[in-house]
Amino acid sequence: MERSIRMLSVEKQLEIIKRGVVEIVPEDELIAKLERSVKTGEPLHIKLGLDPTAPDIHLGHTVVLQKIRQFQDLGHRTTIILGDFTARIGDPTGKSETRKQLTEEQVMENAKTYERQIFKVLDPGKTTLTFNSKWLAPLTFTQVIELAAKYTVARMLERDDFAKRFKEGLPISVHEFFYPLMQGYDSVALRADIELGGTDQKFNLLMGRTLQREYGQEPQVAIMMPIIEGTDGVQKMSKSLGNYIGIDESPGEMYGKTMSIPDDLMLRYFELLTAVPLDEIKEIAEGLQSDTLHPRDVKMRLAREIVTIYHGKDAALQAEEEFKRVFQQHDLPEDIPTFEVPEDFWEDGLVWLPRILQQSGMCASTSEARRLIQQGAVRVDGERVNDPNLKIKPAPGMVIKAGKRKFIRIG
RNA sequence: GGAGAGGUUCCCGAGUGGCCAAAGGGAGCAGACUGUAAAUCUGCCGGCGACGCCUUCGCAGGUUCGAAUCCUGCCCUCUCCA
Repeated sequence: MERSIRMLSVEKQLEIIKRGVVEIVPEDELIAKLERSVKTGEPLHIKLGLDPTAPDIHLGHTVVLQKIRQFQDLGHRTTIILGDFTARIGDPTGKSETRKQLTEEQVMENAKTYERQIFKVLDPGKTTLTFNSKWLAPLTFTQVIELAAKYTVARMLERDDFAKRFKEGLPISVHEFFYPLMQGYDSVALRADIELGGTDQKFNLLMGRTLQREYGQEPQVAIMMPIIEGTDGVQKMSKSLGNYIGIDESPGEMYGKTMSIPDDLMLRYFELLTAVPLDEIKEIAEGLQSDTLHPRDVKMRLAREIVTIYHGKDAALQAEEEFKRVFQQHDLPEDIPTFEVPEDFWEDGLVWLPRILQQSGMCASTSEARRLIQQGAVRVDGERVNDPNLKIKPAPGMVIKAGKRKFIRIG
């Protein structure tokens, strides 16, 4: 994927655009827009809205970011909207706790983090970053009413999660109706040609079309990307579910977490999270099918590809070596954090082992430490221990292992 | 404003006076096995120097030998009516 290939043919563009996509609404309008763009040399305007409440981007977000990147590489205009206005009001997610409102400072702070992170995927030179408070904040109450009048409650309740919550008797706050309206209005303000989002954004993306029409504009095309499953392979990748791979994580973490996904998920990850060409992915699929490729090796390749995107090839290879050393050969990792045993832990020249496990951060509590010991998960200098009351004499250099991947060295 | 229903441990969700630190599932963790931090099987899954003690079932009180379970008030959510 080379940058700025000036306007490929409509067919070629479509082929790239459609990779991994779940739905394009409507596809013929997309083709029409592309045709016009090729003819006039005028790039299309692609919009993506991001919520700056959670400043940690994970691979789930990158599905859509990679798609934006592809549009950039195709020579189109892209605008990332940070929904600061939305964030400042506080987005209720259906749960009882209303999400805390962010101050302007926090939003700016998050925005900076965001910027740094999204440019690991996007081309900074081709990305316009903007805040939606720019046009939402100045709206008068009258204008807001006018906006609200363009949509009905019945249609609002068509939205999946609203419908579901309404049916199940879960709370829906009135202002939640404004989120789709605000997001839709963003498209109006930007005169977007295309808006990208996850399938969960369908309603909001379509709202953009409706509102643009209402405001006399040509409606945008909605392109929906799948919501990718997290490392557990079942639920969507999300920070709160703890099944995510963050793009700021260390190469080792990224590699390991990738290795922990269920085998069934590998091909999906290849398609949505890497730039490995589709026909190559197809070959991999066939290799797996016919048992000519080992699933483990395929997954290692996947992990390598993913780490490479965010940390570079060298780091990826290094992470792989480390992984082999620790999990295949059961050797000690390269870097083991050291832990200084504080003075007051010592009693008659000995230290209670659970205390060390807990204080070094390997376990959250001594209760947990005891459990691990009882389950045979703790080793001191390679020797398994199983007495939760064990006292040891920690000598500098001694290595304590708890579970598969937690190590400390006594300093 | 009126009438009902409901708020349980990370999540979902049982439990309606002692047998409840609280069923079951999910997530998580660990062990075995292995092909990897896959899959599968098994165990663990509030805290505490711990066969006992302490804290937890929306919040605050009360009844009781004893409450997540009963009563009172409050907060929050939902449904129907207005």
